[in-house]
Amino acid sequence: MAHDKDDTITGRITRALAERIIAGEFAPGSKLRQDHFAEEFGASHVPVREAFRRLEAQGLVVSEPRRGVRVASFDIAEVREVAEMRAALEVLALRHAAPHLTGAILNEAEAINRAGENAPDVRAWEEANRAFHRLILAPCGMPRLMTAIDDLHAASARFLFSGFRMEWEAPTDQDHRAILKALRERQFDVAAATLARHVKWIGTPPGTKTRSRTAS
Amino acid sequence: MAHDKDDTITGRITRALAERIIAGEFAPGSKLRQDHFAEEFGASHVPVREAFRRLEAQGLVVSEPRRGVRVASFDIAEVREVAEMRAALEVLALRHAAPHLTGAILNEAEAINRAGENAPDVRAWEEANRAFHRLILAPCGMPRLMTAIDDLHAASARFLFSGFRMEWEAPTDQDHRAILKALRERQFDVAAATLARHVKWIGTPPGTKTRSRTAS
DNA sequence: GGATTTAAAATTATAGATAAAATTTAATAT
DNA sequence: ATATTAAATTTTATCTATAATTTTAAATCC
Repeated sequence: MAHDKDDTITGRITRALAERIIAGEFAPGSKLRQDHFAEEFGASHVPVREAFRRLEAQGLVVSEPRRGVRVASFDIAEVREVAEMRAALEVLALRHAAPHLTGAILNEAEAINRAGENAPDVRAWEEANRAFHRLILAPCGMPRLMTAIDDLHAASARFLFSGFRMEWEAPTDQDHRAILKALRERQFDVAAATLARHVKWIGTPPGTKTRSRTAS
Repeated sequence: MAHDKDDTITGRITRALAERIIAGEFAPGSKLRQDHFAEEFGASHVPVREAFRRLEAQGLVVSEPRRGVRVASFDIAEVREVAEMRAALEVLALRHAAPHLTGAILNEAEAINRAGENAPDVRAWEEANRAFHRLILAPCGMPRLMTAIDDLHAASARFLFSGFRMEWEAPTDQDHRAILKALRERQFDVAAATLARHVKWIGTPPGTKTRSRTAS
């Protein structure tokens, strides 16, 4: 029953590095040296290399053959790309999850949403946000889709923590409320449309931040 | 210049194994032993392990810690999942690519489509099919989206070669024609809807194969 | 003084070897 | 004969060491 926590050294290094990259500890484009992390984690370079390959697949680092790996750089175009991919895939997931959403799940989602509104910092808010999305999408029963969405969430979080979008408010939680309301009323099309708009909002420039809430 | 072909041993092993898994050489669920392939490719097991990690990210193998990797098993549910993800992402790509599609590109797509119709076997047809999709989607200028679509194409091809769907006909190339026609007339919504239906068709049971062409 | 070539240092990629874990096989007891 | 336990073998995961490549630095030449 306990899901494999991937207790291997490669797994631990992968998780630790992913978290630090998302948190913005390394500048985009900076080199990641395998020997350095091998020493830091008290391991050899082999598991570090395997961790690099996993991070590469997640899009967190880019690897040039024989030149090592660098932290993936992301410009505004890539942020919007990730947002659009998320919108497309989360809508798909919601369409399949909606029929299986029970009242209990929606209540739990509402509680998570409240926690997000009271979050003291961006970090806590992002965690609540991710939990909210995951909770209402997971019942779709499509594992490959869920991992793809998870990877895109990580990329989004990286942007969120980068300070690119500085004035962090919690207004998107209003979108969450609207989504929950639509789901309770079995208005799946409305819920999907709101979710799409909500997800794409993260890639919009700060100045137009209200547009996405007024436009249909 | 131009040596981003990943000339590393890890890259070669990854491509070779991916091709063989897609071709159905290994039974789904069968174990892949690293020492075996290390010997076969005349390499050590380290690059084999790195290749495994890449294949894992592509969804071609699954890895249980300390138990090795197995060829990913796919049931009909997973095939449909991949088809729906492809539909969602390819529609997104087409929407961004459409404005940049020139007449020359569409002519080339038509030539590829003809080649697909004259393909002697499933293998050649799939290659033409993949080239067709890639050609009209690549101008979207979203690299992350394109690699995601490529991975899903690989999973689809695996199903196609598995003999699950045996009676292979080339009727989907009619869909290709319809897509090209709509693109030439700048009817992007029609093109997107046709593409979505076309991609999802691969996951439908054989008996209902005509449904997707008659339904709107 | 600036640019080009050469040498040195750092880093990646691979190989061979070792330890730990799991699966298989064998043996014993019921 | 079947089930349970224990030994043996196979396989994975990791480490240390070596070879090859790239980057950095210096030195020489124009």
